[in-house]
Amino acid sequence: MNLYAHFSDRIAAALEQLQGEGLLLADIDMSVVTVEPPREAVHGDLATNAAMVLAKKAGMAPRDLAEKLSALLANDGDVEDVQIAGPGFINIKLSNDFWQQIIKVVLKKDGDFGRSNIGAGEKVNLEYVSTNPTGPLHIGHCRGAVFGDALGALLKFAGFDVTTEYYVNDAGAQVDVLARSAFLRYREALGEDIGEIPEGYYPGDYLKPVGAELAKIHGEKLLKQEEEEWLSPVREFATASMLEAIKEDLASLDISQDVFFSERSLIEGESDKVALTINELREKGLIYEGRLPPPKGKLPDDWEDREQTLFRATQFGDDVDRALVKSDGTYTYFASDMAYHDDKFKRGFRTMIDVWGADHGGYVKRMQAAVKALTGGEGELDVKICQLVHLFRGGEPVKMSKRSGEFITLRDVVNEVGPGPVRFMMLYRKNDAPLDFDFVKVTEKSRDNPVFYVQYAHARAHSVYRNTLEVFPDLKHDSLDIEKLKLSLLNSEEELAIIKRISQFPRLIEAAALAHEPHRVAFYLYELAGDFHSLWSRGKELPQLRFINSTNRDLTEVRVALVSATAEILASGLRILGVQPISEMR
RNA sequence: GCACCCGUAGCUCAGCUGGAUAGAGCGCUGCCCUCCGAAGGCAGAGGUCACAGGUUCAAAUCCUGUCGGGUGCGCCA
Repeated sequence: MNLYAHFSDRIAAALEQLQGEGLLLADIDMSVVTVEPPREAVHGDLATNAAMVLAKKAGMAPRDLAEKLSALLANDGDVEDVQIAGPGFINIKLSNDFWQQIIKVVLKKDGDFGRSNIGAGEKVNLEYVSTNPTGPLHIGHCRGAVFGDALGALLKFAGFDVTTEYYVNDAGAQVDVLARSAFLRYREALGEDIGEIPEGYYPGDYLKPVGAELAKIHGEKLLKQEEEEWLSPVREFATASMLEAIKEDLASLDISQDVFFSERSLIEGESDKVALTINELREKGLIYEGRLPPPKGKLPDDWEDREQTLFRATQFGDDVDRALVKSDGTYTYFASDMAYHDDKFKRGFRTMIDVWGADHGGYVKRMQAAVKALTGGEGELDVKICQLVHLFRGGEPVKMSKRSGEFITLRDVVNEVGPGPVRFMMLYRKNDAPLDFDFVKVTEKSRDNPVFYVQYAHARAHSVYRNTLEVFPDLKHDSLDIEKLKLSLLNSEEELAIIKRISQFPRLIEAAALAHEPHRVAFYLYELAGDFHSLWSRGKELPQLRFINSTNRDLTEVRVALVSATAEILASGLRILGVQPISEMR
């Protein structure tokens, strides 16, 4: 539990006491009461709006209620001072002793400080990447991959039971195109001059090894076959190869997902799950045969006004009803996706999160409508849209040409700057805002580069450990006698400031997890690193603030404890982001 | 045309789901090392939170409208 929730309980208890004394007439609605750190430190450590939001129902003036409440809160042993301010804020200042004890808590938790059970073991399905298995991942996919992975780690840290998942789109026309493209490369591998790759085929060189493998396996056998004969085995081989390559790409960023769910498996198993899903909806009266108005914007060449099988998406907030069956009798992508989400729900996931690229924004409403319809409102789908990544090199935009198949791959980026900087930078922005990624900047050693700045703080902490051993050879940061620390020695303004920042970590984790916003962790780490660098530099000006004091072992010990607590939070946060903390700058 | 997202300092962006005097980095101004804690730190200037209404004790945050930018619109995936 975070300390704000903790004090919220104490305030509730105080309110009940007032109620018992007949001072409060109305029911106490704690849901509107907030307990937060005030924006201005001069206002104290905690602020609550309790008096303001409850005064009206209690038939009292906010400040009068605040008087009563603050008198009770002042009795709390951890509270040093209570002030009433403005329209009725109650500002609480906690004792130094309370803050100092936090260090003990952090060290005892041994890396688990901030771990929460706010998720209460709730099952969450988190789907991300899910790109067509038709080629290597490029930089755009990278963001969604990192985002999804970090969100998963964050949710786990907050006590959710997370299953991460990749939906493999191995059933549409695009995998037939892949198969034909691979077949070209197969002919090439057998010595044929295939010339330019024609329009409508995937041109990338990455299919050459696939063609070579096919040649090795099949020899010239496939050349004699008709397409309908070779298409299926080639498709299967090519998609499997691509999926393996994608998994390797993800592994280079230390990402591995729990489940790879094949779209084809929905219709190829012993039962047609898409048909079952459609039937279910039909029984609920949500399917009908009808016509749709032509799409706005530019009209497709092959637009045809025909009667088709439609889902009543408009009943669930979508703009138009959605088609489920194509004119050739096969299912639309949406129909399969409905069956897939239906399957997720039936596997016990009430909370589902999908991470999509910016180009799928228009798909959100219909999928949410589908989930509402399929689950009778019990399932909830949150869709996180990751906006575009703009690549720069030293401030100059990096040009990409999709037509030639020469795009910047995820691998290119990871190989150049390393997985840590890629991951951190992909998370150092809200998911729904576009992001600039500069190859030069992310490897720069300056405060302007948050990855470096946070890593440097962590490395500096380890540098303190090393230097401590030179003065006190047996003073090890990881084997401190926690109970015997003289914590009251941590009484400078700077030291207390960093302890207060550390104590915010649990609340931050909970808020970030509930909002599905891992970027908050990255920003927090940057701030904590700033506090630490600042404290470090104070030791330069004021030698009495240095971490290591060769004539005072107790003081050194307790400061090493503070450094250690800070480093643990930094490491903990970095691990959630999937960035390996480093203990030495090279 | 419609939907979704966005609009906060010169630039790039946070802003803890409605709280108090709106923050950070870069850039700008001034300061702190001159082997061992500067890959850094301190201070300052810089804002009608796009605009107009509304809800509220309280709005950058919620609602409506307008303007501007991005993304998308299909029986594609």
